[in-house]
Amino acid sequence: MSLDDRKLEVLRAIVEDYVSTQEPVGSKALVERHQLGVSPATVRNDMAVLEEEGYIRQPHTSAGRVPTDAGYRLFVDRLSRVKPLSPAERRAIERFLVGAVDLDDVVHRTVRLLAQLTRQVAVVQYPSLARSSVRHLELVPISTTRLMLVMIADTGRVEQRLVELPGPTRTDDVLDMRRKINAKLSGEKLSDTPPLVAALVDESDPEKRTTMACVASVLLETLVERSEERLALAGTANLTRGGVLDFQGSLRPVLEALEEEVILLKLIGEVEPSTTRVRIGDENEIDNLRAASVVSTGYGPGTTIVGGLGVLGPTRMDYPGTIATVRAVARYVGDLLAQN
Amino acid sequence: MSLDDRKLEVLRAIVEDYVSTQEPVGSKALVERHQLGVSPATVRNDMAVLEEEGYIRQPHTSAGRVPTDAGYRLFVDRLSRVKPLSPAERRAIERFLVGAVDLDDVVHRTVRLLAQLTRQVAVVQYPSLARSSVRHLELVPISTTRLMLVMIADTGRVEQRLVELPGPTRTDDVLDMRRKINAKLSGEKLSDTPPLVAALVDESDPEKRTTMACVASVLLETLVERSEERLALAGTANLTRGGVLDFQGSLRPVLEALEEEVILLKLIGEVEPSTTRVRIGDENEIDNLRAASVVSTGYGPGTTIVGGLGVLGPTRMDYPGTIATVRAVARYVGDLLAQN
DNA sequence: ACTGGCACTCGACTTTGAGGAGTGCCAAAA
DNA sequence: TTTTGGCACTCCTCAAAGTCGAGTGCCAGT
Repeated sequence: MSLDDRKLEVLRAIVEDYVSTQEPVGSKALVERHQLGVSPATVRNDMAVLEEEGYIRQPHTSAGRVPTDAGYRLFVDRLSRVKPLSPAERRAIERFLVGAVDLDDVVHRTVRLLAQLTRQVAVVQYPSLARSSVRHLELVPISTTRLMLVMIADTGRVEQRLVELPGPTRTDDVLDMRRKINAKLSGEKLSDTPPLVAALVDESDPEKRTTMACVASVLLETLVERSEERLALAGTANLTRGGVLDFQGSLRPVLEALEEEVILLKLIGEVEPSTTRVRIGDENEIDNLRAASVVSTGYGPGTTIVGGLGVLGPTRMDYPGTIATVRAVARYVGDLLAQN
Repeated sequence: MSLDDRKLEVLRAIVEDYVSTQEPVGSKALVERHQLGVSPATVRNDMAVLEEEGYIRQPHTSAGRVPTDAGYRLFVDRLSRVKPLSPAERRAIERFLVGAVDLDDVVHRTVRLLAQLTRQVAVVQYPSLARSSVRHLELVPISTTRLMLVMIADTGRVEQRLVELPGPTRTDDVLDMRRKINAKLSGEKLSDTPPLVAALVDESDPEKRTTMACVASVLLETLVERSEERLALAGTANLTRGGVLDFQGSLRPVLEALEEEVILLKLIGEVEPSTTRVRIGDENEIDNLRAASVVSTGYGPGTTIVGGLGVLGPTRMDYPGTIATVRAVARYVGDLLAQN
């Protein structure tokens, strides 16, 4: 309803000012800092409407206005202009990510970079196994009754699991298993493997079947079903910027949430292709994060997505800047992965 | 000098009371809560001496006394009685650690356990490669010019590195290299490998030498020299207990320090055998942690030490309890490792 | 539809004062 | 020589009261 252009402009101004000053913004200050071309009184009327509509609120009578979650939402959806990255930022990204040798290395550098650029808490998910393909599987005999199963995925992830064999097994048999397994599974998407693995067991010689079954069960249970997600976190110290004001005075719940991998995965996993998702305050399903906002997106080589990354900060955050940075970093990381 | 038994007793009482109440403790409260058998006036005199000696101080005139770092030090060194773990705690430890399948699993469970029991920030170092022996080395061909070098250590650690070969290499040659490498290095302490690796290169056939040199250099550089340390962290949310009082009101520097792996390694690595190390406040070399204390110890199967673990909290912490817990957990983890 | 004016609200900050916990010191007792 | 009771003093904490000023809402006038 009654939200004409000027009112939206006022809302934008409030958000921008509040984000940068961290203080409730009043009508007088607004007209001074922005060229609105109207008097404070007019702005006050607009503010009254905006408050009525639930986009801003007053911390107390006779204080300036502060955006509500709904206000930020509107701002993000309709009002924020894309903020291009500064050349310095671009350079920082390149400098930071060039020279990564390892998947681990890439992930760690990325998460630190994100934390540093956005000055917020950054989270990066390792490429999800569920979205990876098998590049190679290796069986390493540790003893006569123990194997190390090493899986190398096309995304660069390497996972290993110990397999306890039912009885002593000869090296030749192990090599044979390895050959068969690779013939069957190499290049397959991990999510497609269950029937193939089952077939593998069925096709085994009877006397070797129990052994193969052991390997198969480890493979399925730990790598496919409980598809081990890993992630990296950085920048928790950034939570303390902005003093006691953000996060309604208590970092506690936020820090607690950040310790739960499951929660973090919920936040930055579950990404639709090429979207940047912004969850503002109450939109977060996790109660501990009701005072926080999360900006997340997917990344991967080309247009595919193999994992998610994002940042978490106070609702009072620089959304345009953060969104731009998250996107840019995700793209760079994707390119990096594509090079392999 | 003039620190007779009663003065020490007074100091102990002050530390204990302050740790539990978080409030400066006065002479009157002291004689009431502890059976000191003397009057408040006497205690006051003792306190004056203790203050003179630098073991306690007054936040302001006409407030009670608070222990100084030196006071805690004296307390830890001479006054604290060993506090046996409660049966509940013992049970918690066992319940928590039983059922760990993996080294990763062990480390993660341990760090969470420590954080939970001590209600502090916990850090656990993975078994150090430098203190491990090679159990097996595997070379997995990824393409004709790329290998994945997988090292399995006796401590359970598994590390993998990508090796770029100088030119296409046949599978047979790879297998041959693998055989030779294992023959030479299996069972050797990682720190003893450099000369052996050098010999390996020297003994290679001339035409295979450059290939072997590639593998050797990756092995040496990334696994031995820059001996990759890993660690796990948990319980950062515990920093927020005790309100703004601990850490002189700002978590910032502490959180920053906790993000630096190097710093954490400094804290919990560097352990002499079977000692529990306690660093109190200013004794920490890292400026950001001048308001914190660290209790750390080494762990490993039997009496050997393969890594460190510990907790970090405010100087005002329950030293006897924390020390007991850290030790107990370290022993349990050691036993667990010994079982493999 | 916008503006200037004005009364009003209410938090932030300062001042004042009472209350009280705790100290330091001293002279007397043990 | 050590301990103790007494006492004056310090200074923090808390509450009450008052001032200041930013910011509002409303209204009448353009």
